[in-house]
Amino acid sequence: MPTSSRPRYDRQSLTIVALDVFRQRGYDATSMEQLAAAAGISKAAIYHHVSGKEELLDAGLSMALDALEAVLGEEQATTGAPVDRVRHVMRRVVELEVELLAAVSVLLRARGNSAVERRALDRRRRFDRAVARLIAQAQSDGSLRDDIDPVIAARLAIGTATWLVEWYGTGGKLGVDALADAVVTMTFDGLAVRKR
Amino acid sequence: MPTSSRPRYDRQSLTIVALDVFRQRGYDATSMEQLAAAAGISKAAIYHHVSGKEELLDAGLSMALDALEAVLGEEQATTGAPVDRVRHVMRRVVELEVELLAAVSVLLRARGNSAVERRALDRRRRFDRAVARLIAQAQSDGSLRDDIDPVIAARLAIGTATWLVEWYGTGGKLGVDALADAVVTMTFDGLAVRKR
DNA sequence: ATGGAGCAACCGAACGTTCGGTCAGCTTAG
DNA sequence: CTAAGCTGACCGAACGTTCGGTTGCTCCAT
Repeated sequence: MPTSSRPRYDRQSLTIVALDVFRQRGYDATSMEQLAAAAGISKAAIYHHVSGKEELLDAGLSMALDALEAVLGEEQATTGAPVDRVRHVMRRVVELEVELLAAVSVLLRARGNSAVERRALDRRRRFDRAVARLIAQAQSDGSLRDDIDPVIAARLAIGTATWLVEWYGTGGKLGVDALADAVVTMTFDGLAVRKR
Repeated sequence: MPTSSRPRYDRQSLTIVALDVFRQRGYDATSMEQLAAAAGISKAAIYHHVSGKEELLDAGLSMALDALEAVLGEEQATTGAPVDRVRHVMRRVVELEVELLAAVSVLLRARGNSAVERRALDRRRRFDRAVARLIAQAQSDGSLRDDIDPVIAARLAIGTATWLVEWYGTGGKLGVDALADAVVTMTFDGLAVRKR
């Protein structure tokens, strides 16, 4: 069966392929040859769409960060009781992480070796701090415990959610709703059974 | 001031330097030249102690995994009520992660690109499964909630603890005991304040 | 309908640089 | 003195990128 046409990409579709390969191999361990093989085009063709490897990383990291930051602007994250806002943000983070698994996975492994990575790390820290402020508000109104520093609580909570990109999909059939439930339940109510 | 002597390394001390650089830059993004610069010796001198870059990675990953696995064999992890054993393991994991920060950080970023990394990932999965078995026991005797699958609970709990290597030490003066307390408290009791 | 022009996307070959590693010889600690 | 530890110069392979050229598709004039 002859191949009568060549695969066609644009910047966005190439970024999606790149993210999958970066997720599997790590950004630094992925060569442009490997990326080209995954896309089914030559290495040189990639440079028609992007100026270089880093532009693919930048595009992918932006996808993840744009989505996470947008959560903070949602109505349920900006109005209502602080504790409900924290819950909403946590659920949405889990949902987004499942939806943008590769992009978030690459994001959580950003190191700071380049300006692109450092910008992403800055945005991540700003996101963490915004969550910490929400948690601090919920602590102030007495709905969340205040014996854990809000910055630490935010980091632990976000870490719990974020780490799932490392194992989600590796077995079992847990849906995103059930997963978000588990994360929120453990984060807010803990694993221990209530003593009565 | 003349340098009248050259730094001297052995395999272990070189591994420690390597882990620090691997942690900062990522293993794949760390060149042997950068490693040599960090150690203050020439690149060629490294090969007197190790056969290659991967041997340094293997040594570092083994440090982390040996320590984690040893926790599972401790008396407080093998005897007593299952829920107490889970608590003990969580505390010890946090303590070890602080103590072996660079090694654990490199471990959690292992991808599977080489036999060394795949072995480490296998050992990580076995560790996770052992914790899941402990959690399942505590669920069976009613001390931990059983509406979250034990494998998922284990992954979430370990994820909470493990993620700390990404931010521990980046500000604040939280001691390891207080940190372990925060992790255990959130994992078992959650962030929400009890309703009465 | 057809063929030519134009274009975005693609190609193989080549580039300069960097990579992990090697080697003969030098240095230093015991 | 001796051997462990180290060095600068070097290696072939691979890296990300560039270059001049090709391809397949769409559009438009005839």
